[in-house]
Amino acid sequence: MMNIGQAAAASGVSAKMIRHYEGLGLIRPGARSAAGYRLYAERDLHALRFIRQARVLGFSLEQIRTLLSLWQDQERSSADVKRLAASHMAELDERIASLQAMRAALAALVGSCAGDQRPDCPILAGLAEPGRCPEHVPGPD
Amino acid sequence: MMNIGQAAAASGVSAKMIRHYEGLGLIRPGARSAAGYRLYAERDLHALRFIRQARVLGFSLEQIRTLLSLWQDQERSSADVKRLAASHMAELDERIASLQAMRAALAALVGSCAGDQRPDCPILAGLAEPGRCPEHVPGPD
DNA sequence: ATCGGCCTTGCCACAATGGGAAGGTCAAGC
DNA sequence: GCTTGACCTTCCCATTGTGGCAAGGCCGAT
Repeated sequence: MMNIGQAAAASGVSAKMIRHYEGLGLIRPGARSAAGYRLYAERDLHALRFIRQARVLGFSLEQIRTLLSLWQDQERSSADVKRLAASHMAELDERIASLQAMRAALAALVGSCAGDQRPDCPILAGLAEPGRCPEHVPGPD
Repeated sequence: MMNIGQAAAASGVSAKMIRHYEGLGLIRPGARSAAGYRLYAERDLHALRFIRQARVLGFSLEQIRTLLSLWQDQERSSADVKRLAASHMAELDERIASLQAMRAALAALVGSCAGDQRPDCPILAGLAEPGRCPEHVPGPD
């Protein structure tokens, strides 16, 4: 049985977050010492590491709530887990695509900016005139 | 001179956000009608569209504050703008890389999960045992 | 007994946006 | 003129996940 600080160090989850997860009901309230200190056993560390790893993979705490219940459910079907993970992966793909679209648009602007001491700046122009693409300089067509 | 609703429709920024940006000092408090309604002119729409476009490119409101002051500063050097944009682009790259790392780890787990009615699930195993990689099944080496 | 380090609870903060309540205003129709 | 509906105002709350701080209690070592 360890205190919250040791559990935090051993699991990689901050003490603050351990209390928060407990408040959210992700981990059981667990035992307390006579003085009211939270006490953790090896079993609790497993759950904390599970949560931490799921956070590393970008699952939301609500998704982790479901993952934890699946984890503890011996009757689960792996299809349920896979569905959740695949849906999260699809969400990651969306976020990646969205960031890449930003990056591409930004790269076009940055690439067309001289970056010298003069005030003329296609980046500002591109922000002010969202329709126009900077390197698509309108020739005499 | 238009009301906030028209300005919102014309700029693509919600009325809620227009008020918020005003509270943050991104846009000038501007004129009010006798009844206290905010009034917007064409000039304000330019600023709102500028902000919206910068948001589309993922700039934070604090970065946008700087962009707006550069935009309005005739003495700016485009180098300042480019530096800000490039730094934002680097941050986007970091976020993309982080999401892609998540996605890759998740894809490995999802790919190794049967997704049937049986409870055995490498995804849950991978979350519980962060060190182990699922398709790296330990053969008799 | 005292001091440093750990623990407790609780509140505030972030960033950006939406939701909603309670109330004032304006224009149109009757 | 009065009602009705659409719009506006301000103010508060919620989100998500994490950190910080403050006031106070506990524990071990000197």
